[in-house]
Parts: sequence; structure tokens; C-alpha cells
Amino acid sequence: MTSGLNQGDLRRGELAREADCNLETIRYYETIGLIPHPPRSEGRHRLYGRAHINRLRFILRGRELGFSIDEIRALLAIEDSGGACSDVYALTTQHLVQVKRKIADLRRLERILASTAAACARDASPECPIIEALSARMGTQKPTMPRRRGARSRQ
Amino acid sequence: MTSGLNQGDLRRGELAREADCNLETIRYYETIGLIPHPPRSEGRHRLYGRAHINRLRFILRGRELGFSIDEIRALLAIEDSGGACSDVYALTTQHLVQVKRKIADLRRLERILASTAAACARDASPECPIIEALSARMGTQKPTMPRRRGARSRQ
DNA sequence: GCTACAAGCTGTAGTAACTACAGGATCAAG
DNA sequence: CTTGATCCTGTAGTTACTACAGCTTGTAGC
Repeated sequence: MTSGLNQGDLRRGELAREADCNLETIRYYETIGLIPHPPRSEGRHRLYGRAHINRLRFILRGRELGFSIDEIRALLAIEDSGGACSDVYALTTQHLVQVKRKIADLRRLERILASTAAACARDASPECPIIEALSARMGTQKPTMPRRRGARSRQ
Repeated sequence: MTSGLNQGDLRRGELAREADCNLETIRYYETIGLIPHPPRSEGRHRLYGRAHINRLRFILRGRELGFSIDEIRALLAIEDSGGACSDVYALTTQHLVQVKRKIADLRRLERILASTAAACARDASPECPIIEALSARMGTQKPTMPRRRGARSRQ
């Protein structure tokens, strides 16, 4: 044993692969305090365990599902402090409303796109009224989406 | 008439209110070329018409629905080029695929959130199933979401 | 016509949430 | 004991806004 690496420990790259996450994102989450500082090897390499994989997957999943970092931080704080269920309930139902609205909007957009495509396929008319179709007010909503990410490359 | 302002013209703040958009975002969209440079008053104040409202609403709506600025630019380019119907068809069907995928993703999220909330409501146990629910692998998906925005304050 | 004061102008800086890169150290295989 | 992959740190870049400072313009009331 030359490096203090135990069986089952993962290094950063392995954790990244395991959670399907960008390498640098892990360090980023550590610096902003979402992931605790892991133990290090003799040569200061980070050593992660199974618990880290779950926590990281949770964070990534939450981000994909439209929770902000601060919302995820709140969820993790609940978990870390033993889990006050009512807080989780409040946060999830609140988010659920937003998600339902987004689905409704997307369905409307889906119909518009489908009929536009169908009209284009039928008849090669010069008038494609896409802007009017989409710029109609479709019900107010407060957006709660995470930043667009790239193709999740692991390098 | 002291300022060259015609009836029906809107200034930036009015357009922002009209489209429920942050004041600065309008200027931002102009600088990146999403919105054309509007005519100005004598004193260089921007003067917008009805067409601008629609275009802006379209952009905002698209962003809320998870299209990137570049994707919206492409959609607008079709409209701007007089609507070459074959291009519209290609782009709309392409976007339709994305929209369908987004709906599917959000529906999955909806189910998870709903069942999590239901579990929390039923049973006030100290163990909240949200962490387990969210850290479970739900099948791979490439995220295509825009950045989270603030509360859309108009000032 | 004069005066407030809101609203607009420009340029620039800050924010969220990553993502990439440079230049060096470490680790594991051969 | 060397070599190439992996890791380290700090810092800079990216996207899509959002805010601010300092000044100009527009307009309502007197």
C-alpha cells in the first residue's frame, strides 16, 4: 500500500464516471459546500466513498429536474439534520406547481409545432405564422430552471 | 409633438411591462442581435411597436420552455427570412423531438414529486423518501435546460 | 418658461452554475 | 525508474442575464 488508498475508495475521475458528471463539477460542488471535503491520500488526492456517489447523484438529478443549487442545499440540509418531513413537503409541492405549468406550456408548444409542421408538409404556402402562434400569452409562470448545460462530457 | 413619439409607440420600460420582462434584458437581446435595433426618438430613446412585443414574448416564452438563445435565434431566422417552408418544417420537427423529450422528462419529475409529496403527507415519519427517490437512477437523459433566472422582477 | 423627478441612455461590473486550461505533482504499470 | 494517465491548484472563460453609476431626456405641474 503506497498511497493510502483503501479498497472501495474512488478518485475524482472515477466518481465522475460513476455519477456521469463532469470532473470539475465535483470540485466546484466541494468549494461551494454542497459536497463535504473528502479525505485525501498521502499525495493530497481526494478519496471518495459510496456515500459520496449518492450525494452527488442526488445533486445532479436535482439540478436536471430544475432545482437551484440553493434549493438542493436546503433539501440536503433537511436530510443532514435528520429530515423534517414537512419542509420537504413544502418544497416539493411548490416545485410541483411549476413543473405542471411547464408541462402545460410545452404541450401547447408541441401542438403548435406539430400543426405547423403538418401545414408545411401539406401545403408549401409562403406564410408560416410561427411567431404569432408562439407569442400568444400562454398563462403566466415564474421560471425555475437551471442553467443550460453542455452535453455532460466527462472530460 | 416634442419628441418624435408616435401613438402606439412604446418605450423600453413600457415594453418590459407589456412582455413581463426585465428592463435590461431587452437591451441585452438587442446587443446580441435577437431583437432588431428599434427606431429612436430625437433624444435617442428607443421606440418600439407592436411587432416588438410579439417578438420579445416569443423569445421569453422559448427561454422559459428550455430553448437556448441559439435555438431561438434559429426559429426567428426562419420567420425573418420570409418563412422558407421547408426550413420551418425541418426545424419544427427537430424541435418537436426535443419538446416531446422535455415533456417526458418533466412528467417523470412530476410523478416523483407527486409521490414524494404524497408520502410526506400521509406519513409523518422521520425518514423522508425524497433523497432515495431522487438519488435513484431514472434512466439517462441529456439536459437541455436554460439557466435559472431570478424572479423576473421588472426593475 | 422653469423646475422636479421619473424614465431612459451608455458602459461596465456582478451573478449563477458551471467548464476549461495551464503548469506542476502523484500514481500505477511495465 | 521511467512514462503516461490522473490529479492538484488557481484562475479565466462561458451563458444568459441583472444591477449599478453617472449622466441625459421627457413630461407634468406651476
